[in-house]
Amino acid sequence: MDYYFGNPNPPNPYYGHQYSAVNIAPSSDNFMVSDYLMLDDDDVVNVDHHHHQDSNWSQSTETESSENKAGSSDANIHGFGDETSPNNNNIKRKKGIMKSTAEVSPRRITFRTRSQLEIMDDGYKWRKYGKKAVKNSPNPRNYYKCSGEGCSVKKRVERDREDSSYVLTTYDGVHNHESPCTAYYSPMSLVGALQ
DNA sequence: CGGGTTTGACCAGCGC
DNA sequence: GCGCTGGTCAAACCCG
Repeated sequence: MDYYFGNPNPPNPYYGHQYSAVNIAPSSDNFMVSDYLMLDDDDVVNVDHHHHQDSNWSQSTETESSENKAGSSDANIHGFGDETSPNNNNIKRKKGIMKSTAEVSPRRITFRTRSQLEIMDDGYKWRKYGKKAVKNSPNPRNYYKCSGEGCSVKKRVERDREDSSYVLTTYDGVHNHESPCTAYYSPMSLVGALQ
């Protein structure tokens, strides 16, 4: 991992701008930049509006999402009926399950990434809180929460049941803070560094 | 000692 | 109602 400048994994599009380094990162045998984007909400539009600087990301998003329609039916995420939003004040907290009474528009995006590594640094700090065996899949699913203060973004990481060389990473929610990497890789910080 | 990980238990939803 | 499954909790554990 240390031969990468920045992150080798597909970026969280909500913060895609700091990941421009990804697109110039050398490819390697153990990683191939995002192959699929799978989603079950209309998040692509929101994503693009969220950040204007991730043109590189937007391009790949379009091709991948169209490809996704043909290939993701089985690999698609399921069991994500419950939804949460970090900004939703009407969340009912039940034991183990977050419920919302309001119509929310959570940001949920799944990447299908070819990688030998399951743990991929996307610039955020994640704390693992669970691991479950998934039915019809030999590979367990890992659950992570963002360690950011007050940030309830979650992600799920599991290997593609059909092709274990792919990793499915599902981001769930929107970060309420910047990536710790932003300070190093954002254009503004570069400007500052050059002065 | 603080923060992250592991892992068994618990809970809700769903189908039968 | 019951069993299965997915998602989360939290105590115990690990590690720097």
